[in-house]
Amino acid sequence: MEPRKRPGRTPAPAGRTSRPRQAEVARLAGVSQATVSLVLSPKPDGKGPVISEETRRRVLEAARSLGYVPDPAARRLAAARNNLLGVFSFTATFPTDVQHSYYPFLVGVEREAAALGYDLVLFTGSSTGGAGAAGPDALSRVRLADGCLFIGRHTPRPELKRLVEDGFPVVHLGRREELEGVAWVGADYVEATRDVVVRLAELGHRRIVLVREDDDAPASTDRQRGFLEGLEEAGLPSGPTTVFRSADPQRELTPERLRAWADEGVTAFVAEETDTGAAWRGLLSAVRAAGLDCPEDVSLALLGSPPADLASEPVPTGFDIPRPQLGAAAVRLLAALVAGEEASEPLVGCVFRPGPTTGPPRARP
Amino acid sequence: MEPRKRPGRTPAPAGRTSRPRQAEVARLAGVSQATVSLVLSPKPDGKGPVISEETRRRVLEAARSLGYVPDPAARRLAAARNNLLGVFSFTATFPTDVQHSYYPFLVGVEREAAALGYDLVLFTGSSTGGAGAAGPDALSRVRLADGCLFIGRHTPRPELKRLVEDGFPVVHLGRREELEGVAWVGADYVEATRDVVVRLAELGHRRIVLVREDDDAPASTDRQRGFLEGLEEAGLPSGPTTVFRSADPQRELTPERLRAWADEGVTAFVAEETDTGAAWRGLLSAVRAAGLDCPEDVSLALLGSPPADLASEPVPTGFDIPRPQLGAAAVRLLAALVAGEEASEPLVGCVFRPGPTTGPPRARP
DNA sequence: CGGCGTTGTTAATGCGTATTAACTAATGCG
DNA sequence: CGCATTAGTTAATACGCATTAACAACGCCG
Repeated sequence: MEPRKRPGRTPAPAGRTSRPRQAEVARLAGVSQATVSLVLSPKPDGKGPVISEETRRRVLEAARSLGYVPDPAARRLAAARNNLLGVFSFTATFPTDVQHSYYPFLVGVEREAAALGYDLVLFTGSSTGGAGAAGPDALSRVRLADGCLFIGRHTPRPELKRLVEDGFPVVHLGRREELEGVAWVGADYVEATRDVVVRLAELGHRRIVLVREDDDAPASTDRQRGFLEGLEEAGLPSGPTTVFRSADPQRELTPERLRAWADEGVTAFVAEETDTGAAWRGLLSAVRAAGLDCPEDVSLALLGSPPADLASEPVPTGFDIPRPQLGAAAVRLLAALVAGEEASEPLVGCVFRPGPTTGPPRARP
Repeated sequence: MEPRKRPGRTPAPAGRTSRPRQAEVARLAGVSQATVSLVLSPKPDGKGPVISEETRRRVLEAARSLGYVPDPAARRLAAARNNLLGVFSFTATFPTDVQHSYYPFLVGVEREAAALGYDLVLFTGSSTGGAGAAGPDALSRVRLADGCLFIGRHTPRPELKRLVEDGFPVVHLGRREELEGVAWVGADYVEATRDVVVRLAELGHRRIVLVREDDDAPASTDRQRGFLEGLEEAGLPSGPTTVFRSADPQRELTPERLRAWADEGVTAFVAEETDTGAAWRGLLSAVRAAGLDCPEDVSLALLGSPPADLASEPVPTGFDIPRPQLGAAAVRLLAALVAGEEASEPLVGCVFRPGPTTGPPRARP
């Protein structure tokens, strides 16, 4: 009787030479597929079956000559790891506008990932159109990797939460404490800002004003907290007027306002760094318009790095956000999670940056 | 007789509630796993089996209530594709120095990859240690993707050849005709340069000199060819002195040389763009040192974009290399190769950039 | 009423790798 | 020399989904 044809998927046409599989390596080496797997992915603790040196050599040689590379999907499906770390950003990772890009983070991310033996998969997140578009599937693609790094301000909470709940290793770059259970790394703005304030106090400044935008992002509130802690540490008073909060500093921060502060004895200003740099720009132009000299009349500090278009100006006193280090720290944390270890310290310190925009206050009569 | 225990992988402990599978959706909906698959991933052309509206509704409802999300690894394994495109560069993909990086290319690469539904795997040739380490295996790792994009000047020929011979889809960013069979996309320097020359001729220039470096990279020879073609098209003579080739233009391009040219009736110069911008720098400084005014005495054009540190200068006449578009074109070509289609037009046009450094020649007595 | 399409659903695969019980060959021991 | 032990390898799974031949339940027509 003719063997009945069984249903199922027809084998691939194999018209083109496809990538070699373990089966082909096995054939070439004269062993079984299982042996190939055992040779190519040895258990780290040497627990599994032992393969003779001779066989191992033959298999490795065969794999090399065929250019064998394991299929990441198959590896993952088989409940192992594939040495891939995902990077997902909700805006384009490589935007046309370099200013607002995550490029500096990626520098560190890539370096650290390579050092730890991972390759990076860039999940093309919210770029225009195509499969990368939004929808519940967009985030689920990251499960192809062993774990995923998320960068960006606007994180879709439910999907991320879902990933975390399923035990998928996730690290967010930037403080994200409101999302229960999401690991994150961030810059220690509190400490860095406090440091700046204390140094200003040490120069002799008694009255310092923080200029910030009207935004409750963690990065902003952290700076304010650090500012207030710094004042306290220096024994300076922190009245309601020490923080100037404005949705549009470039308009509302008038020269008159500035002169009034100066008359009240304010001798130093610190501005937060934001995407737009509005706080810093507003402060700079107001100082100029008021005819004040820096650092003779007032000292200015920037809590971050200046916008790129102000690169020709002298670099102000403040601190640098170690973005590459942040990226590297995030990768280390992610790798630890992937390995099933515990999370480590999430805060990365910023480094104080001396600059010509600060000095001792003018002696007042 | 006791059924003999068969070997094989023990099922996962399933200690934590794992994500629902199609099987669970099927159970809840009272259908088979196959039906779930058919409902959840319908063939776009409606070719496959038809599912009744009633069943479809039940399945969708069950999937929704369970929060079912397909496992990308399994999906990709079954589809025999993983929708990953590799990006390989022989210098670090993310160099700290943004200026000389491949960033502008990546802008286009990322956008186009997203539009086509691919994710990117980033490989770096120069990363220390780890997966990206050098050696013959380094290139082999790229096979993990469906195809790979190569960026960089120094491509290891044998390994690349090997990949191509194995039918692995490969695209090189930048002309690379000497490597048999390697697909590539590049900028059409010939056409763009000819255009610049013709426009200079239309302004009235009769004698034009090309300043280039002593390098036989395709990018250089293409510009020279376009230059000569432009002269011919404009009916201008092309003697041996129309091309000034120098290994160190900043030293060898003296003011005296420049004045000599001017005396001979040369009224316009074009310089090639290189990494260092040496040709352009040399030309600029020589013109200044010679006391010549631009564009009054001489017209200057740059065959590319000026170095970043000259950004404050007026942007010279010339053309822009559409790097993002180049990246996008490379991805499109690669995607076509992956899909088994034929290669398309590899040249991407450059756009003429008007500028203040050219004008009609001074009327000569 | 028997054969024949239609329509809807399922059983039975395959994808490539990891895992492990079981088997074989070689060695040691009494 | 017989049996237990060990080293080395393999067969037979599982992983979750997509695919497709086969099957079932219908009318419909002659």
